[in-house]
Amino acid sequence: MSVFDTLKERGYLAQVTHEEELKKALETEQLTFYMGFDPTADSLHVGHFLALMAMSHMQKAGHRPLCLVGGGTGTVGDPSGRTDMRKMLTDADIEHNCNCFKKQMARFIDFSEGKALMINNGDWLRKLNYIELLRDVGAHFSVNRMLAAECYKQRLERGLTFLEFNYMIMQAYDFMELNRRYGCVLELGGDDQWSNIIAGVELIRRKEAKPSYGMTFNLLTNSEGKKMGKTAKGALWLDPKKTTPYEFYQYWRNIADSDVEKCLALLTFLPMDEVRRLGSYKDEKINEAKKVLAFEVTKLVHGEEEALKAQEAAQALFSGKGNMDNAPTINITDADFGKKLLDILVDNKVFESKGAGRRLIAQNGVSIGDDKWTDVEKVLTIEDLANGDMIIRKGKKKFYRLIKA
RNA sequence: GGGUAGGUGCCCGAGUGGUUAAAGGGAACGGACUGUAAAUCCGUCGCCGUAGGCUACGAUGGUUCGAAUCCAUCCCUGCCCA
Repeated sequence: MSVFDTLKERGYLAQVTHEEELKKALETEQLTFYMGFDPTADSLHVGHFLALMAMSHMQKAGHRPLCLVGGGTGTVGDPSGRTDMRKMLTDADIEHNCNCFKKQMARFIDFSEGKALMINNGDWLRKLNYIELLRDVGAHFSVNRMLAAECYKQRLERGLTFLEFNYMIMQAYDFMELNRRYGCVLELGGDDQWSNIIAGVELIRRKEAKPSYGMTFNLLTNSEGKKMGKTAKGALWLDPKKTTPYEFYQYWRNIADSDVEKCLALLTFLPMDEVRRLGSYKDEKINEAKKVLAFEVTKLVHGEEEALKAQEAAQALFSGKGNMDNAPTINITDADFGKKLLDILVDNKVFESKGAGRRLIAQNGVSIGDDKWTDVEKVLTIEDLANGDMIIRKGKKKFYRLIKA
């Protein structure tokens, strides 16, 4: 089976240029392809992970990935699908973020022996000369056509700056540059990148008189069409400091029944037979599939050891028995004894504020061990930790284990 | 630069001198029901707190017993004109 079919079967593909040609090329040649990542944060998130999975499938099929970090485009900001202008990042931020991205990508893409390359478009974009660029590239872009592009639609209603309007040109230029330097003939991206990708394909055709291709992936959405990978704290990050492996595991453990099969196909390497088998589970049994999903995804992102720990912690917490060592922990120092438990938990961000904590307690939303917490004024004493730890349960699914540091 | 419409809580959005911590909706959170699911129902949803207080409606000043609401200046955004 060709990668193209694999990607299609697993549900990655949204749109493709020249489908038949590309499919044939992917079957008969080793292509160099690229995908761009704009350094808007200091960690990749699940949306990127989805894309990296697709790239990994491609690499496994013998094609060469180029990971382009947007040291240049990041300064401009992609307006696609945005209702407001991105925050301007400083050069230092961008460099820092690019470095963070690089480290994380190495988990999913094999960069050894030149099997994949990491490239920064700042290397050429920052050197561009305005007049030259205008004459050389600008002449090939029709403003009328750009304005009609889907990616600008929303922004035309709410305001679009010239800076952001140029993003498409930068991205098209990147593709052309990669085509010249590395023989890159295929650009991948989220489906929101479609307009930008075809702009590049077209630019290469005009300037280089060569064919090139574009392929976009479906954004990771749930069965209701909403973006997945959002948590109360924002995105579901791949950086364990921003989203712990346990939280990460729990996110997938808790997804809707109707999304299990899709996620297994997109976010794990399990064979499709297995994916379909797990996805067909009904009612309570589908929890088995969710466990597999959570474990597999966590393993890919954080490694097997962390995945096992997360799994163990979840099992211990939800069943009330087993090894609690890996549960989310709050360290208690001697100075904490004698303080109000509520205050300690607020300090540790278990509650957003004392008021929020009080409300939760009043609503019977918090337990200490197996008992509902009723006394808001409770003071933490040494006896509370006499058995080694104290489990605080917030709502149904959030657990915190207090232990003496 | 000129004209004009705006800037309200996580988001959308009502409010145009006191009864407004600010309608309504969404999101989120808790409870019931369950399967660590969905749907549904109930509740909560600025901060501190017993009462009560404090901080908030782009920013800064001002008018007033009292301002999100009135005035001035400034900043930002949309639209039209140049």
